Amino acid sequence: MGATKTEHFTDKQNAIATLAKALGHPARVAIIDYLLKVDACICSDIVNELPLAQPTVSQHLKELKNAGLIKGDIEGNTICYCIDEKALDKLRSYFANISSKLEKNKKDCC
Amino acid sequence: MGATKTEHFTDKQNAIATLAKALGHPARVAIIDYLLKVDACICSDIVNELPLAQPTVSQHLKELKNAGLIKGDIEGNTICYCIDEKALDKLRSYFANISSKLEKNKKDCC
DNA sequence: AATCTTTATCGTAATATTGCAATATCAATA
DNA sequence: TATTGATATTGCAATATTACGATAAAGATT
Repeated sequence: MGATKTEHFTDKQNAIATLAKALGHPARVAIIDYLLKVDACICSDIVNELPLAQPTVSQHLKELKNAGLIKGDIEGNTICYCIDEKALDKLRSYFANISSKLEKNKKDCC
Repeated sequence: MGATKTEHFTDKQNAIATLAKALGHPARVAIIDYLLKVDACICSDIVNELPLAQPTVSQHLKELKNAGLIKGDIEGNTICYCIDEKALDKLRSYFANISSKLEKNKKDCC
């Protein structure tokens, strides 16, 4: 075994898991942080920002893109990567919803 | 290689990545969903809720606990697991912050 | 056209994750 | 104390992830 049994879970659960998994590596969190910090989408120097080799960064970018967290277009000999707001809004609303539910149903145990 | 180079990233990036990674599996998202749905912390039947064998569920619970997303106490011969609000609030505020930043700095490209 | 610059892909080694059968643990109860 | 009922741990096989050197691809520059 070793493969995740995605077919047994709901689409929403799989969707959240996919997004969360993509952010389950500090390099990819750092990439999102960086894309947020620089106000533009010109991200040609993202490799210099990270303590990882260029192929590794490229691979992390690919995973973020596959998960739908960033989108990118080729623009000359540089790639223009941006955060995909829709994906981040999914995460935002998912966690906001959980927090508000927790706020409502205050539990005594634990 | 193969091990994540956590030492090169900030504490916050590592912290978010750890939490996100813990939710990077649909079974663990399903566990959180279930803990939220049942209003109490009595979670003895969580195994029956998931399409996975008992040892596998136990392992997923352990990972959620290690990441700090849930907390649990032994209570007789059942375990009482609860969502840890603090961890979920970290995620909530992290994504809320990103979304509000994205809202402010509307970008044209991509 | 040759070179430079930047990103992507391939190949591979090291490590981590996923899943479960078997077994252990441990408190409650018969 | 033997059994039951619930969760945890161990051990292992299958698969996935992480990282990077080497190399490719492709537009820009000289």
